[in-house]
Amino acid sequence: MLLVARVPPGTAYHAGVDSSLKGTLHQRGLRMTPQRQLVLDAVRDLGHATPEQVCSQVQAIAPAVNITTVYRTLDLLEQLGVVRHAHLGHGAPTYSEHQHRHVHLVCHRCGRVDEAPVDMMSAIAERASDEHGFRLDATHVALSGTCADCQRTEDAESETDTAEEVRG
Amino acid sequence: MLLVARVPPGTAYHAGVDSSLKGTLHQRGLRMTPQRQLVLDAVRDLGHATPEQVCSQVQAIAPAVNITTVYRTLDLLEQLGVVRHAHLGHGAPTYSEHQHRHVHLVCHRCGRVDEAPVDMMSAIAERASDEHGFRLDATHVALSGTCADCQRTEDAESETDTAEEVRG
DNA sequence: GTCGATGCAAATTGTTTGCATCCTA
DNA sequence: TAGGATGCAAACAATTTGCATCGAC
Repeated sequence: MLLVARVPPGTAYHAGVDSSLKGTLHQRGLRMTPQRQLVLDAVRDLGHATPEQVCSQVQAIAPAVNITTVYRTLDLLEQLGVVRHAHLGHGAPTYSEHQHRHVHLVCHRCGRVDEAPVDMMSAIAERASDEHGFRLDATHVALSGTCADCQRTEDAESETDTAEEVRG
Repeated sequence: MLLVARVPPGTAYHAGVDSSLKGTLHQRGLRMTPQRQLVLDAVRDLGHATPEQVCSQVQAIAPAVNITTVYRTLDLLEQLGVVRHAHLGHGAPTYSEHQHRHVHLVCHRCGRVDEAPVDMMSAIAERASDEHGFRLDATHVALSGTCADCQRTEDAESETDTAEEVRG
C-alpha cells in the first residue's frame, strides 16, 4: 500500500519526534507504523481534535487510512500516555498531547473554547478532596458557560425579545 | 390509545403537579398531553436521568410511549425552563428538574456521581468572569476525577502492578 | 374541525467489532 | 514467518427526521 505521497529526502514529518513513539511501542512489544505516526502528528498539529478531525487531517496525507484505525490508534496512544482526551461539551471527545493541560472554558452558545491555567482550579480541587475525598482532574472536562461575545448577543436579544422562542 | 393502566380514583400520579405544566404550555399555545406529564414525572422521580432511563420509567406506566416522544418532550421541557440537562461524563446527557442545581463530581473510574453545593465554584466563576469575560454555568458539566474508593483501589493495584497493561 | 403531538420507520452520526489480508520486527 | 496492525463491512448505540395518524382544545 502506498501510504503517503513521496516527499523530498530529509523532510520527514516532524523529524525526530517518532523516535520516542517507536521506543515506547517497542518497549511493550508493539509495532511502529506510519499510521500511528500520522495520527500522533495530527493530534499535535490540531491542538484539540475529535477522532473525525484527526482522521481528516491524516487522510489529507494518506487517504487510505481508515477511521477505524484512527479510533484504535487514539485509544492506544492514550493508554501509552502519549495523548489524552477531554470532553469539551456535547458529545465528541477531543484528543490532545498529554502535556496539554489546561482548564477549558467552552461557550455552550457558540462553541468557542478558551483555555485557562490549571491552577485556576486548585482551590476547588482542595475543597473536593477535603470534603468529598475526590481527586479532581481539572483538565478532563471543560467548564461550560457563556463567552463574553455571546453575553453581549444575549443582552441585545433580550431587549427586542418578547418571550416567543418556543413555538415552531 | 389506552395510555395508562387504570388507577383508583384520587390517586393521580403526583396529584396537582400538572397544573403548572398545563398552564405553561397553554401560555404558549402548546397542548397538555399525558405523555408530557409522564416525562416530567419521570424526571422528577429519577433525579438525574438519561433520555433512555426516562423512557423506561415512562414505559413502566405507559408502554406505548415512544422514545422519540421522550426526546422531543425533554427538549420542549428544557426550552420551557422546567427541566435542564447536564453532562455527567462520557456522552449521555442527564435531565433533572430545573431547580436541581449542584456541582457534580463524577468518578471516571466507577461512574459514581457525588453532588456538591454550587457555591463551591464561586471563586472559579469569579476568576473566569474577571480574566476571560466568561459567565460560568457551574452545574451544566460535571467535574471529573477519582472518588475516594477508587483511589484506594488504584493504590492497592499499583503495589502489585508491574506496568503491563497495554498488551492485548 | 384544526393543527399540534405522537408513533413508527428510516436516516444520521459516532463508535465498535469480526475477519481476512498486510507488513513490521 | 509469526503475530500484531490495518482496511473493510457490518453491527451498534444514541439521536433525529419525515410522514401519516391521532387527539387536545
